[in-house]
Amino acid sequence: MNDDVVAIAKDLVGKVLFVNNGDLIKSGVIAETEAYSYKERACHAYNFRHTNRTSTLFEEGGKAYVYLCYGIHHLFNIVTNKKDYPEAVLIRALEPQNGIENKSGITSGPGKLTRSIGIVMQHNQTDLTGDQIWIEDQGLIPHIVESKRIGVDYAGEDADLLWRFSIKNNRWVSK
DNA sequence: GCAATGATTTACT
DNA sequence: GTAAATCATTGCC
Repeated sequence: MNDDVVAIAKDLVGKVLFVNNGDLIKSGVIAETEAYSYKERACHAYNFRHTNRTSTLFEEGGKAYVYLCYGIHHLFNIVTNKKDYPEAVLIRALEPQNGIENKSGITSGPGKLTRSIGIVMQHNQTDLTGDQIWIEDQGLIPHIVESKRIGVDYAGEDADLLWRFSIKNNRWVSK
């Protein structure tokens, strides 16, 4: 694993995510990601803030970090760095492939996509090399677009970070 | 133990 | 565009 979380976030776009829920295997192409690092203020583990919730982020890279946000929404992250270096890639959008209802809009958002693909808290700390959740490289070469964070029109220090990556002209990317 | 907060979503002006 | 909903987690008393 590379220790550059931004490079990994970019690399993950276009890869295929598989989730095995018992008999049903769901899959989708990763359409939008965002990098999070302990150096970034927005990260839960900012400045090595080690809490019970963020403990997964401090684990070895290659694990799933599922976090319940606002009491309602499950957010799915992939831990990327070494132990004790909390960095992760947030999966923000997914293009449905197999096993997912092909309704429009159900995966266009970090909270909604997890519900669509069936990711729950149970998948927290799941090893991505196991048989529950894993990533496959299907050789797709998407047109990746770098972008700033949403809602930051006024140029700030953090606003200039192009840490969001998405597939160009993909309908599943969140607004 | 209790008040404040948030990697969002949805609805409303 | 802005605001409110909603609840587990966090931080402070």
